[in-house]
Parts: sequence; C-alpha cells; structure tokens
Amino acid sequence: MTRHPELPERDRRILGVLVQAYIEQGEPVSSLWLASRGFGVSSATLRNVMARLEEQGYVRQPHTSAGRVPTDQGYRLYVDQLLAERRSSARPTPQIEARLRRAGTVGDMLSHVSQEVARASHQVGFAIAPAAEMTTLERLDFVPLDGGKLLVIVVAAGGHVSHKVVNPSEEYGPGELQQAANYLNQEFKGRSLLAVRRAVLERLQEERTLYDVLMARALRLASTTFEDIDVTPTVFIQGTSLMLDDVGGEDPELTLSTLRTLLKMIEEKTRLVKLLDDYISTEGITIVIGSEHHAPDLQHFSLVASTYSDGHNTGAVGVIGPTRMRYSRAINAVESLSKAITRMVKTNT
Amino acid sequence: MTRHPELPERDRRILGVLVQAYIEQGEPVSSLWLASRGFGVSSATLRNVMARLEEQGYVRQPHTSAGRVPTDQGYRLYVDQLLAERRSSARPTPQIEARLRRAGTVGDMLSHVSQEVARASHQVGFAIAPAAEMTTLERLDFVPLDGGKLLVIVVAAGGHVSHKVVNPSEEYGPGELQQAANYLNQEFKGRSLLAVRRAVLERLQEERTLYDVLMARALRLASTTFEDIDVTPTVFIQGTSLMLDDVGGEDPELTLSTLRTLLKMIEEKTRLVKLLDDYISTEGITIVIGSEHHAPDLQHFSLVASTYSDGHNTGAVGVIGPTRMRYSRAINAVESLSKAITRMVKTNT
DNA sequence: CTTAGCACTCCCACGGGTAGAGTGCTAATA
DNA sequence: TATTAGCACTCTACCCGTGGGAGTGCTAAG
Repeated sequence: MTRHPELPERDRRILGVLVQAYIEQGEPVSSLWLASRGFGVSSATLRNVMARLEEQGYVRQPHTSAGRVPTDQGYRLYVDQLLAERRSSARPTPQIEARLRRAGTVGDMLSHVSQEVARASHQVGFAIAPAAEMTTLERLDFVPLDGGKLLVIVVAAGGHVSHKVVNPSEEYGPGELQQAANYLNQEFKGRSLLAVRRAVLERLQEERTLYDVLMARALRLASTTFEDIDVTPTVFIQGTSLMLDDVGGEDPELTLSTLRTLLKMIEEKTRLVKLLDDYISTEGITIVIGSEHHAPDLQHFSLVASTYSDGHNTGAVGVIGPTRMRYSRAINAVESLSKAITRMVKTNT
Repeated sequence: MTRHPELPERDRRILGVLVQAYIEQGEPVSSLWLASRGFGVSSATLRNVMARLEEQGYVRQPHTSAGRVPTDQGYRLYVDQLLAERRSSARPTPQIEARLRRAGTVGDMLSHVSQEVARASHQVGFAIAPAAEMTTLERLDFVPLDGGKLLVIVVAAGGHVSHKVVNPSEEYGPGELQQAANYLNQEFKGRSLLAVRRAVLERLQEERTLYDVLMARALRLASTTFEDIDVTPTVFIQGTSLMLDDVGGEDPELTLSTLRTLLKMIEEKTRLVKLLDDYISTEGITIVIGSEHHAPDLQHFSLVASTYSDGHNTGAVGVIGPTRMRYSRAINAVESLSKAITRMVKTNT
C-alpha cells in the first residue's frame, strides 16, 4: 500500500499538512504559513524541505515566487497515508440507511445512493447496478400488445426488473404465451441470464426439440428475448451542479472545457462504466488521481469508488471531482454508502 | 397570436433582423451594421427607429455608446413572428425516426428523443413520459421475493412497465398470489390507474367484501400496491454539456451561478415537471422567454416545448437554453421530434 | 420623414509603476 | 551536518491614467 518508502518521516508529515492545507484553502502554500503550524522549525528549513519535495515530484510552484501546490504524485502519497491511517474508522450509517430502506426498487435505492454520496462528499456521485446479465432469472412473463408485439418482463433475483418490447416473427395466442412462460420459467429459473441465453440457443439446435412444436415456439420466443439482454448496467448520477461550485474558484486548472468533457462523459454513462470496469477489479476503495487516468480528458479529475456485492454480482458506488478534492470526506462517503448498500441488498435478497 | 399590433411594419422587420443578428453574433447590433443590411435607409434613420424601439421596451443598450440588444419582450415579438410565418413548414423526420424505432421500450425511445432534440437544437433537451396514473391498466403481476416481500409489476397500456417492492402485512402463498392477480386483472383491466385505486378502496369498504376472504385479501394487497402509484412521470434529459458552450461566451448575463441553478433543476427533475405542468396546458408549441418565467432563477433561460399525445395521455418534449438561443432551430427540433413521438406511440399502441 | 455631420460618451486595451508575497542563496550558528 | 537569519531577487496582481475607437444623440438641412 505505502509506496514512497524513501521519503523521510518528517518530510512526509510536512507534505501531508501542505496537501491538506491546499485542499482546504485552494491557494499555494508558503513556507511561512507552514512554519506557523508548529513543526518546531523555521520557514527557511521548510523551504529546504519543499525544494527537496519539488525535486522528487511531490509538489510544484505555479510560478517562481509562489508557494507550493501538490502534484498528482503528492496527492497520491497523501491519500495512501490517509487510507493507511483510517483502518476501521469505517463509520456506520445512521439515518441515511433508513432513507434508503424506503426505496421501493433497487433502482430507486441506487438513485438515492448516488444522491447521498454526492451530498456527503460534495462531489458528483454515482451508483452502478450490477450487470444484468450476471443475475439469475427469477421469472419471465409475456404480455401481448397490439400489432402482434410482445412485452417481455424479466424479473431477476433481488427484485431487478427489466422489460422490452419484441416483435416476434410468429403469432402467439394468449394461452400459448402463458404456457410458454410457464415452460421457460420452470426450465430456466435460477440460472444466470447469460446461462439462460446459451441454454436456449443450444436447445434450439437439438433434434428432439423438433418434435415438440410448442416447445420449439417457446424457445424461439425466448431466443429473441435474450438475444440482446442488456449488457450495459444502469447508472445513476447526481450532484453535477456541485461541479460548478469549484470552477469559478481558485483552481486555475479547472477550466470550463475540462468540465465540459466531464459532463459529456456523465451523459454517455457507458463511458463511466467502462472506466470503472478497468479500474475496479479489486475489492475495497479504489482511488485514481488526475494523470493516473488513462484517458487524457480526465487528467484534472479524481475518482473515488468502491465496489459492493450482493453475493453473486458486484456493482459500484463512487464520486468524481477535481484532483483538489476533500479526499477524506469523499472516502468516508463512498465507504459508508457502499457498506450501506451491501447491507441493503443482503437483507433484501 | 400576434400581440404588438401597434408596431409599424418596418420597425418590426428591423427588430427582427436585429434580434436575428444578435442571436447569431452575440454582440450588440449597431445602427451602422443594420444599415449595411439593405433596408434602403441610412444609419441615422435606423438610430431613430432603434431609439423608438428602446422606448417601447423591445431593445436596450448595455451602455451609452453601444449597439442594441434585444430585451425579453423583443425576443417575444421575434418568436411570435417566427411562429406566425412558419405554419406548415413542419419538417418531417427522415432517418431520426428510424433510430427511434429501434428502441425497445418507451423509456428507451424517450431517452433517444431527448438526445436527438438536444443535438438538433444544440441545447439541453428533455422528454417527459405521460403520467403513469392516467394510463390504463393492462396487467398486474405479483412475484414473491425473500423475506415475505412482494415484487409488483404493473403493465399499463402502450407497454409502460413500472414495478415496486411492497411489504404486505399479511402472508400470501404463491397460489394465492396468482389467484389474486387473476382476480384483479379481470376486474380492473382497462381502467386508468387512478380509477383502479379509487375502485379498490371503495370496494374494500363495501360490506359484501367481508364474505369473500380471498377477495378481501386480494384487495388489500392491491391497495398497498396502488397507494402511491408513482405520480411523478419519468423525465429524460440530455445535452447538459452543451450548456457550457455558451457560458464562457459573449453573453455576460449567463453567469456560472445561473447555470448552476439550471443544472440543479435538471437534477431534481420534479421541478421541471411542475414547471411544464404550469405552462403546457395548450396544444402545440409553447415558448417561455426569460422573465416570462415565474421562477426568478429561470430569468435568463428560455423554454421551447411541445406536448405529444398517444390518444389518452400527454407527455412533453422540449429544450431549455439561454434567452439568446437559436429559436428557429429549437422550434424546428422540438416540433419535428414531437411529431415523431406522436407517430411512434400511435403505431406502437 | 430622412439624412449628413458632429460632438459627446463610454468601453477597453495598453502600459508603466508599485506593493507585496515568497522564494533561493549565502553565511553564520549549534 | 542540519538549522536559521538575512537579504536580494523575481514574479504577480493591482491600480491608474490615457488614448483610440465605436456608437450614439442631436441638430439642421434636404
């Protein structure tokens, strides 16, 4: 966890204070200011330390006669330190959980989660539902619509519901639809949607299927249903208006155009999902800072996220904000919400 | 439609050109510039006209020695003129409609619609689904979950699906759930959700209900289901990143903080819905410009919206942007998309 | 009613000059 | 060897005055 073993203890502490101060005040931190923070050394000494830190890439100067500002590497050390110290300070979640419990559906709950994590962290917050393809089938239903179309309702474990309209090539009577649903439910309940899809296709190939016309028709219906079962998980995002609070402010890095790219990414949520798929393989909190991102348009933003699991599938909660973000607050928010979700889905399932 | 009858024809034409120019260029329009636009009069005359227009409140000067800028009242006359001229220039929608047709569910389609209207108008676009309470019940389903909870799936006419988890006070066996669903479907299919809710409550009061225990239990279940059937329609919004394009620009009215309030409203979509409920009683295109809004935080924004209908219920499509918006483009976008939806839901139902 | 001419007003971009903050360096000190 | 006081240096941000220029309103003539 703790990289940077070469850095002397005192330098590290000073860097910590510096980063913290910059995060809070948004202005380059001067040696004089640091001296007033009770290190027991003079500003001159701190200047020496800062020069060293700069050489090593932890801080930089906006211009010659200005204080120091953390680099992404500096932030990195800071959050590593933060994470190392925290250990078990994992706050529970008092009344927020009650609010979540009131949500009717998983979707509702996650929508609230994204809102809460945004509020708590003062950043853009998001919550991602587990990928539908991995959840297990609970029940399948067909509802006939006008014009030969069918509404298919798929209920997955845990109360996830998805639906779509299909336009089958054959005609089905109402009774037959009922039968088909019964047959498919009986046959495939409890399997993952992905597995169902595979099984349906396999069985359609088998010879003996040919003898049972009804079954064959049911299977064909199922295959149209599952052919593109949504691979993109649902994403909830809240707090975008909070972004603008930072922009006018002190941070000159945070221009309108960078913000725009972030907003854009938020709109096409699929990108966010891909992003997280890349990073979040590990359990627990994941933090990606500024230039640590692969994508160049995220250079000025940091991500704090955590996975959650309902036993079978994993989703994610997190926040996105400027690199100069209150990491401790963000980490707390993300962790507590992620724990809250885990508890919710466990009791819910 | 055309208010402002007192304004002479020529003045009106000049105002039109002025507004158009300001919308496109974003800079105060000078008498000299107008003179170059072939009115056959000199700049001095135009100065006289502009002075008159200013007296009447159609334009104003940012400062003494600057050109004129339209006021909200000026924009109003401009769009009224625009709408009056348009008449039947209603463009159809060529390949966009094809894209919409690919959408699986109504929700998907509206999501695309909001995207398309945003793209076409270069503004924030939105699409609102008809209020669920007014659609008619097609089918009701209960799916038992763990822990005594129930997943209720409500299918409304046109393929709208909503679902929620309820925690009934009584226990229900799987067979009974099936029975209850059958009973309720048979009894209430085809009525509006609001009517169903009323009918359920009424019937619960009736004496004879007491004799049929199963029926009573079914009705109690239904009443928990419908007690808070979602009154807030679904809203889809896209194009928020486009907002930021304008902000850095020429328009000094458009500050970050006003933008923030707009973003906030977009996030709590309910406000948008209320707003539209207020304005959109009428059929056809509705336009609200700047200070015509009741809410003070919308003073700098304009709304261009249109309702659509599937025969029973009405939803809305529209865009929101700065008062200095390309109204003609916005109107075209909104109208064509609204027509497209209408056609879609008609063929879909 | 239109128009040429003209004086007037106000914005804005430019430049210089200065105060102040903060640094790096050097030399002295523990 | 690490710390510190002192000092010169650098850069920014701000203030202020100033001139050019754009655009107007007004007046008087057509």
